[in-house]
Amino acid sequence: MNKLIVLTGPTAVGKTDLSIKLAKAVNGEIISADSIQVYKDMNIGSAKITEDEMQGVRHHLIDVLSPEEDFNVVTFKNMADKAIKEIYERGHIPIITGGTGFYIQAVLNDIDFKENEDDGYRAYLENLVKEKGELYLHDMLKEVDEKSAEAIHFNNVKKVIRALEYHHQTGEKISEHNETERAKKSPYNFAYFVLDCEREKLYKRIEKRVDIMIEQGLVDEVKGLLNKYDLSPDSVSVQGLGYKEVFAYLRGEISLDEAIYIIKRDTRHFAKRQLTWFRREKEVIRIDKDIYDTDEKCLDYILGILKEKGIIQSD
RNA sequence: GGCGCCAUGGCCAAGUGGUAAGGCAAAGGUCUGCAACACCUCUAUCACCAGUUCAAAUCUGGUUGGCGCCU
Repeated sequence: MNKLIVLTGPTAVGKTDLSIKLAKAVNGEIISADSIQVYKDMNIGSAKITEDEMQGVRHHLIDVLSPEEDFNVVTFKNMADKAIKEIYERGHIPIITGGTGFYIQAVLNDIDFKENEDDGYRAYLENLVKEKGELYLHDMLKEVDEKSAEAIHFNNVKKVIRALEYHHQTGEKISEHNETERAKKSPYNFAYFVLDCEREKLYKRIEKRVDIMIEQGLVDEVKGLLNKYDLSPDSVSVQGLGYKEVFAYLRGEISLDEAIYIIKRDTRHFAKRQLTWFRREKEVIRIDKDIYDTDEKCLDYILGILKEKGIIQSD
């Protein structure tokens, strides 16, 4: 069966260094599951790995899009699947690293996202909410897909719209689609590692990292983006943590101190959400960095499990 | 030493007699085409003591702490 390693964890736990060591140890190539690191010229704010740090390990899905381009799970999945295929052809093992749990899930369980041509229905719905309100939209959903309506809170307009859109385009209920997709088993022989450490420590690391980003010139990086690209305010790249706040600062809406405060706070929130996600993901192997307190110890532990699972040869 | 003001959850902050708004932080959760997105849930008996009252965070007295002014 096809082998796959996932190495993830909340932002700033220290995935990058370990991923290189792991890749070297198992002859692997890295696929980044990160919605911001895909973009060129977004380096500091996304804490992107540098060429040097890669140490010759092959990386995929980093620096492949212009910040003007759109990126989402489906494009991620297509690109990742392609990369995985190539990696197998080279006789290597794919290692998925990065903090976007949703993306990881998509390739790990080979989720089918159905075709989706844009016929303007989405835009129509987005307009409709503005006129009639969230409840109206939610009632629409109730009529075509009761289950989804129950599961999705009426305030969660984005998800309500997607569910309606899905029904509009396929004639099926997204709740049913989700159910069948969820029941799928992963086509991979995989090991899913989640790095974690004491919350306090993680938050301190996050705050320190944000300070370093500012020192390294995040503001200039963002200015550079504005000069070089024609960015729409709702493109994925502009939503990146650390970017949207600096944009606001450059527009004069907030002070730099406020921007820094918000980046730190929202990054903490983000880390928390990531942990919630990984917690409920089944079959994850949690690695407590307070116990495995060096990369070497982590690596030993990981290699042990990989052997057990037959993902690498035991010697 | 005297005079005046203030004291509500980790922080900010409403409430001035009828049984503690709200925001932020923290915590927990949802998520199957925007996921570094979007969304949900949730935390106090009002510095302390005594009194008035059917009823006090709200009134009175005292204690403690803080702030300002005066000598």
